[in-house]
Parts: sequence; C-alpha cells; structure tokens
Amino acid sequence: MKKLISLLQDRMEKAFQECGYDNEYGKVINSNRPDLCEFQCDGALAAAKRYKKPPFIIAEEVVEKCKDYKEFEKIEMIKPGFININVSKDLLTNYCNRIMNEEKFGCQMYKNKTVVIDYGGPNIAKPLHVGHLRPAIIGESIKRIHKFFDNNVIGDVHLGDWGLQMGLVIEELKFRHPDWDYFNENFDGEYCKEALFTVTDLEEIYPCANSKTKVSENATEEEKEKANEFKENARTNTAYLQEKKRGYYDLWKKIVEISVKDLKENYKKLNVFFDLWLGESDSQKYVKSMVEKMKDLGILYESNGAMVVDVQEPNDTTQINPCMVLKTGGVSCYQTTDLATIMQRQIDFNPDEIIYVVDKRQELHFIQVFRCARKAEIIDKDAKLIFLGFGTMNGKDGKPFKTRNGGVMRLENLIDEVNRKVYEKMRDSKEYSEEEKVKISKIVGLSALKYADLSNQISKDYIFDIDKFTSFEGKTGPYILYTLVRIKSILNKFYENNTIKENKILNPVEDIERQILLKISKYNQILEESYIENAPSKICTYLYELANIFNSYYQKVKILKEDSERLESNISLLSLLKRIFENGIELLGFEAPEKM
RNA sequence: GUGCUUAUAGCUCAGCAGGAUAGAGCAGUCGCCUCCUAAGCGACCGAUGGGGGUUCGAGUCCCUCUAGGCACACCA
Repeated sequence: MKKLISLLQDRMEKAFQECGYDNEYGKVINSNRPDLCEFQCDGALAAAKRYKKPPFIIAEEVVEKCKDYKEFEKIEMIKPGFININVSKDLLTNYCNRIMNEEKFGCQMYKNKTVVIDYGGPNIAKPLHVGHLRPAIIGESIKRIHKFFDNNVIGDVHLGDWGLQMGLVIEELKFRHPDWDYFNENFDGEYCKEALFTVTDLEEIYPCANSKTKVSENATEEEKEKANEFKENARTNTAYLQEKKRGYYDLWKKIVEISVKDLKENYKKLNVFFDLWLGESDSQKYVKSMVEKMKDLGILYESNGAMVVDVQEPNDTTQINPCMVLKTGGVSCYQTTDLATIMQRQIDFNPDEIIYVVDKRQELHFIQVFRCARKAEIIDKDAKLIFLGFGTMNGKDGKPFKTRNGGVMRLENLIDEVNRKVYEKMRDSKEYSEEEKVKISKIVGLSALKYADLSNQISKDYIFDIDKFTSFEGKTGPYILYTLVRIKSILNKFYENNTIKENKILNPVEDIERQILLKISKYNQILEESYIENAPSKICTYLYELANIFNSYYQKVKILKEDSERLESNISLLSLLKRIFENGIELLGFEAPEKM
C-alpha cells in the first residue's frame, strides 16, 4: 500500500511534468507550517534557477494543473513559491479505513532478509549492570522492528564468556577453595552438581581478582612478584580452558550455567528475549580454519610477534592500524573472537545483514574487524555489516551513571528503584489491590525506563535522570500507556452494552478529528523510516504526538455521547488507535496494563 | 599528536533532503474535575557556542576558532 504522501507526490510530479518541468521537483513533504497546510511542495523554488523563471510563476502553473485533482482539498501558491496542500477529506478518510483493514498498517513489506542482531554482550563473570541497559533495550526494539517487516531475525546475546577474565575468576576461586574437586588433578569422579557459588559471589570475585593483578607504583618487589604470579596463573588457567582441560573446563561450564540462568531472569524482567545464547567461546572452533584461510590468501603476516592483517584503505583520513588476528604466542584476542563469530554466522545463517548494537567507543575496532572480515572473505560480499554504536548513559552530572556512593549500579537495583517510584505514585490509591499495584508499577516502570532510553537518538550520549523519567509527565512511557489505557477503558465501556455494526470511520467533522486521521495516515511512513534508519526514537516521537492529539480530542469530544452513526465511527477510530498504540509499544519492547 | 564526535530555551531533548514564524517536555506563572481515568487538557514565559563563507534563503552545507566527549594493536 502506498504512503498517503506518495499518493500526493505522484500527482504533484505529474503536474510538474505536464507543465514541462522535471518531475523530481514534485517532492511532497510534511508541512512545517501546520497552521497553513498539511503538506507542502517546495519544488518550484528549487526549479527556478534551472528554468530561469521566478518560482511563483512555476508554482502558479503547477497549482493550476492540480486544481482538478480530487486528491487535494486545497492547493495554493504562496509567495515566493511555496505550494501548500491539504488532502481531500474523502481520500484521508478512505485511506484510514483501508489502514484499518491492513494487518501491518499498509507498510510495504521487505521480505526474506536474514538479519543477525548482536546485542546484549553481557560478561558472564559479573552480573548485569546499568551499562547493559542500552544495548538490551535498543537491540530488542531493533529486533522487533525487523521482525515486523517480516525478516528472519536472529537476536544473539553474544556472551563475554572467554578470555583472561575467566582465567582470573578461576584463579580467585582456586585461591579461596583450593580443596574443590575441580582443582584436584587426581580427581576422576563426577563434579558437584549443586552450585557452589552464586552470581552475587561472582560480582565480588571478578573485581577482586582483577585488583590482584594490579600494583601501586610504590609497591615492593614482593608485591609486584605476587601480582605477576597471579596474572601468570590466570593466563595458564585461560590456556587450560581453551584446551578444555578437565576440571578447569568443568568449572567454567558451571560458571556459565549459573550466570546464564541469572542473565535470563534479568533480561526477562526487561522484556528482552534472545533467540541465541551463544558466546565468544562458541566461535573458537572456527579460529583455526579462519587463520588458515587468511594465510592462504596471503593477507596475514607477523608483526612484533602478533599475526595481523592490513586494513588501511586509500580514502582514510588517518592511519588505521592493522587488525590483530592473533596475539603473540598465537593467543586469541578480542578481534579473533569477533572475526570467528562473523565466520560462524556466515556458515550458520548466511545473513544479509549483521547489526552490532554496541558501545560507540568500539567503532574503530569494528571498522578494523569488518574490513578484515571482507579481506579474508569469511563473509558474503553482499552481506552488510552494520555498526550501530550507542552513546553513554550519563548521570545528572553529565558523567557516566553511578550509584550514590560512586559504584556501578546493578541493573536489578535500577529496575527495582524505578518500580518503587511508580509504586509510590499509586500507593494511596484505594482503587487497586496491593497485588494490582505491584503488578501495574512493574509494567509502568518498564515503560518509563525503555521509553526514556529509546526516545533518544541511539548514537548520542544521554542523561539518565531517574526522577525525570519516573515523574510521568510529558514525553514519557507512562504518558503513552495512560493514553492507551484511556482508550481501552472507553472501548470496554462501550462494548459492555453495545455491539458495532460496521467498522468504519466517517468523514471528520471537527478539526481535531481530522488531525487524528492525518496522524494515523502517517503511521506506516514512520514505521518504514524507523526500520530503514534503525531508529526506534521515531516511533517514540510519533506515539507521543498521536497521544497528544488524542488527549486533546478526548477533552473536546464526548466520544460516547454521539448519536449512533457517529458513535460507531468514533469506536472504529478508537479501535484503530488502540491497535496503533499497542503495535507501537510492542515494537519498543513494552506493554500496557489494563488499567493504571 | 592524529582522527572521530557533540554544542539549539534555566534543565532534558526534536528539527525529515537547505525553505515560511526553530518545535516539545520539565522547571516557573495562570486557568480547567457534578462530565468516557486530572499519570489529563488549555494559556503565558523563554533558545541556534563565536567569527567568516556558499545561497534568493542556513540550526541544517563549507572554512575557522572555542569548549566538552571519545578512540588510536598484545584488556575484553
């Protein structure tokens, strides 16, 4: 189904052509002066130079041609050469009625693309913290938007479950529990099935282990020695792990198991679900063949002990270092894993796109990896590798978000805090039971959290102000939910004693009704834009504006007090609005309560 | 040092491909519940970092300055 704006543009292009001008000047855009018109065409201004004619003459000619077209209710030239357009009432109404019968609101679908979305990226050595919030929320929304457009989407959590960090955790566990069977070379029985430690332990163990490898400047030789030894042991553990040494590998599996269980619970709280729970470790089996391939292609060479691939390109404005494929000693590194993962995804899914939702500070790293992957031909040459870098979530002071005492806040705690604030808002309400209040505050809290994040542009840093996001006034998730709940409540009230004969919206009488229809008619346009640009924020803005218009309509029009034909039209309109809001928040990754 | 990026109202953000009077929200001031949920609606107040340039027209494009942020191979 064509966009409403495209229908208007088709006419306008035709008119330009008929007047002897290039049809490219018939571009129609949303009006930036809603007080004057609904759509506008600025083509005459642009065409003036080329045709050496004053723009208002061109505009007048075109407007004259358009007078007979039934698509326009109003079309006029305003000096110096703007063409102002209002869409005809019939076209607008019919268009909305068609949307009502379209499952996907009249979006043109782009089928059969396979898209892998890499988001999440939690480290299994530690619990989720606020830093994991953005990738989870953004990635989930991008995934849902791509699914809506009928793509075959694979969301991969891509666990950080490999490398030195694991060796460090194991070393610390060994230090604390040397008696564990895992470390007993002679043990050949079955390892303990029960969990010997919790996620909370891990939360403390990793930083502890990490700090043991670092020494202050004025440390004694003995202290330095100790730190080095610890680090060496961690390296050895990592090597053991990589060769799947009995005990060490089993302990690692235990860590993964405990951690993943906790991660799943936490992601569930965020309404975030992954299709794949693979990690860095899963790509290791491709490293060898990948390196062989690079050698065969002659692109891999030794540099200062490491194995690297040049990725400099002629148009670069600065020097780009080679991509390190293997560290000194043939050890895997960050790049190795990401490259091997690309190879793995190519083999498993043959994707058209891989989208990386990662911190934007990693951009250079991914430029190197992507280039290297192409040079090494481990990815189909037509496949797109997309880096979707997100900005930092800062606190009110503009610095990276921290707890009050300066620590890293656990994601769980953040969610709890948001929920608590919502709960407080409802605490005194006598309308709801205690149980309902807890349930509603979780749903509303999540909407506050997610909407606050998604309404910002992905690549920008943003200020996370918990008080602002939970104040629920203005452009917030709860405002959207409140509007939807209102609509649902009216519909419920109507359907208590009535049924509807025909689902059809009538021509708008009030100006505010017309505005709603106009907004509705643009939903498909917004969805396509946010899909193509990977920009959930466009949906956020749209829903907010739609809610605004609806709420002022609600204020002006007694929706249920109209006579029968008009009433049915109102109900049809509300049903459509309900669908749009529900679809919109679904794509953003949250849901609405029945009441609030 | 090299490169990337950001700068819009007191605060937090929009601004579509260069178009008309730069939009919101919060904060502040003032109105609206006998009426489908006041987590709502309406009104007022308030802004493009500095300087050049391109253009009929610049928040948007180019240059430059200033101030932040970030990245630059053996941590991931």
